[in-house]
Amino acid sequence: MNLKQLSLMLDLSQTTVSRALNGYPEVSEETRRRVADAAKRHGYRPNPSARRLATGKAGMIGYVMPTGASVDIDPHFVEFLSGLGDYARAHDLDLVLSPADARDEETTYRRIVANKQVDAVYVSAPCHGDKRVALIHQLGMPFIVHGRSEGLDFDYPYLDIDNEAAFHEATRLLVQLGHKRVALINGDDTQTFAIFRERGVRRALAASGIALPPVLLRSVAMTEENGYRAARSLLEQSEAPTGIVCSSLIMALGVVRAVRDLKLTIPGDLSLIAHDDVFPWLKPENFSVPLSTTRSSIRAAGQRIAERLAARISGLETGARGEIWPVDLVVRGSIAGAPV
Amino acid sequence: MNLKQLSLMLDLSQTTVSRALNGYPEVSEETRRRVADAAKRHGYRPNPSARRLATGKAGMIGYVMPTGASVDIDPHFVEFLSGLGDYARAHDLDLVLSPADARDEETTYRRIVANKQVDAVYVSAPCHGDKRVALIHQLGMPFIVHGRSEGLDFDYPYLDIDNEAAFHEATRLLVQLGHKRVALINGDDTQTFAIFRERGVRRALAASGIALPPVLLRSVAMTEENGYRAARSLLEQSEAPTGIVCSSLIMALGVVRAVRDLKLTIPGDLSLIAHDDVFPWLKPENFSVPLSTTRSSIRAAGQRIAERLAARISGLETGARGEIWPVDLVVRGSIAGAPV
DNA sequence: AAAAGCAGCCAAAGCGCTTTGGAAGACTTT
DNA sequence: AAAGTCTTCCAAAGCGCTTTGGCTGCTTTT
Repeated sequence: MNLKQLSLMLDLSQTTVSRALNGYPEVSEETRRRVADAAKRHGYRPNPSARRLATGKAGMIGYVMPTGASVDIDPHFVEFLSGLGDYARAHDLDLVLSPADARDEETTYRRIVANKQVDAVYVSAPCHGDKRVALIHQLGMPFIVHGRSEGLDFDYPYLDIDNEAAFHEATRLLVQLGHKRVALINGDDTQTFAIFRERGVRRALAASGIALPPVLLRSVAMTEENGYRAARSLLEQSEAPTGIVCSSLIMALGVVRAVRDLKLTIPGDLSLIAHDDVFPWLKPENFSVPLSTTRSSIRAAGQRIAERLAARISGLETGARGEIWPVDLVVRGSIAGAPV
Repeated sequence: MNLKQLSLMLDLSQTTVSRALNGYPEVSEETRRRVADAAKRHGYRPNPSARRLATGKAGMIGYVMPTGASVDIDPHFVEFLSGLGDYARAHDLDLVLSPADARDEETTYRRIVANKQVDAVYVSAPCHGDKRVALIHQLGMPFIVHGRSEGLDFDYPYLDIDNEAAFHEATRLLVQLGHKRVALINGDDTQTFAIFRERGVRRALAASGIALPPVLLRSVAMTEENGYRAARSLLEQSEAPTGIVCSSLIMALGVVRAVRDLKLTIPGDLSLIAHDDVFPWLKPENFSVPLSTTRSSIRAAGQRIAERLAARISGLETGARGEIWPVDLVVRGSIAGAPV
């Protein structure tokens, strides 16, 4: 069933039927109703390819997915997708993942813009002065950044959590508990979130005149193994930390294993706080010693980003609004006063 | 730059340019070269919307993504995506995720088929007599199932790993080590993979005249917490198992925690083997006691499925070929002879 | 030398929708 | 009663591509 058939059947022009269906004013209410009825009865659905060709609107939101043999997609991504999908479903938006060579995402961004394959894109895991953000801003396609990029000479819309405040709070709590040597096991420090987290830790320590020396800082890809290695090397040095703030639950698994291997205990010898993006399959309260966390649902972020992207597509949202979500600090058994 | 401009510039008709670019025979070699040169020089890329409208081919592969507040996307999905993306990138295929209400995926399947939004779809995590497989087969769109569905009255193309053989081997090894009470902590048993795994375990046990009583079988969503609960309840019963075969690494984390809570040891009191889909961020060799696994890269499966989907789209692959991959059994420290 | 075949090109007709630029009729205004 | 103003509809022109059905001029066959 296409427009032509439907209009023939109603004895109206395609113009009128199209307008009736798309809510244009120059159609009488009665006609509109007739058309709507017939469309529903016959299950008419406008062909998206045709509509896209005519309007340039795709009804899809895009994501350029870096790929490559040595590129690992962040496991958080699937939770984010769940949230995005939740919202997108309700608004008939599809999501198109355009795989790109991780070393050259620009070509792909240019392609999807030139081809108008999507109406908006979302950009994740930005780094300092992120090239992608600059590019897509310049190309003039609606977008939202999940996270933030610093060092760009323009404003842009984003959704981020308050990483700095979260890690500031976590660290401050450790300091208040008497910890003098607090280490940070961070994610890849080319990414902005890691920079903010480090900043939060430093600021909290500095407030009590404590420094964060390089020997107490690790910045690594967030795997269990790296968490283990980082913790082990931290704890084996002479001035071992008594508190660790850790950027992910998965790394925290490694930290716990290292602690156990070294015959230490949590929280007796080491207090541990990690950031939790809220996975359904790994929960901090279920760690052998329940893990204190800074918590923020990445799934909720996905929903919100979908919502804002939809708003930008329909012109309801414009400008460069940045949205920063507070992060919960959830205290559980993994922290205690510093050992004497 | 569109076809018209390009053809004007070359002083050729759109027909000829189009044909030259698409490798049709009725164009002289010289002309073809001229056209190809000009196209490359001016960075001409055919508009996909227009092409789609004209041909009905979308250049995309689809996935209907179940969503809903209580629906969790499998964390394996992102690894699978990595693999799919790897291949898709090299072949200019995009992937479109169509979010669907988990309780009504049919509508979405019908929509993407009716609209020709994608050239092929892939279906994951099939259950017995899977409705989606039946539907999409009937709708006549190319597809490949990742996994298998039993109880359908037609053949279809799929890629699966040999779950039954894998769990058969794992169990057989335990039996050979003298274990008489072997438990299975399985995934959701509405899914075919879980059925096959159970079958493998039963068959291996039966070969030595051992049964798998209901008290030694758990079938749960694959989270750390469920792994813990299952293991704990198994180990606390009077006739506790001395060996456990477990359907995922994440559940195995929970099993290990339960063992520790109960002051038992691996492999002294309990031998443990789990299935490993190969995550970059959690490796069985890094478990406190290195974990024996049945291993199969889900990422490789993603690549292969993309490859086969591409082949089906271009008509290179037809028919209902099922492909079953063998699974490696990797022995590490987590198994030993049964305690006496 | 006429007929046939072929290589190489083109004009034009779609694909199914949106949107522009009227036009007809009814209703007001002067 | 003539002129203007809405309201409601329509024909036709795109959007950028593919594909059908020729047409031309040249080579080969009979």
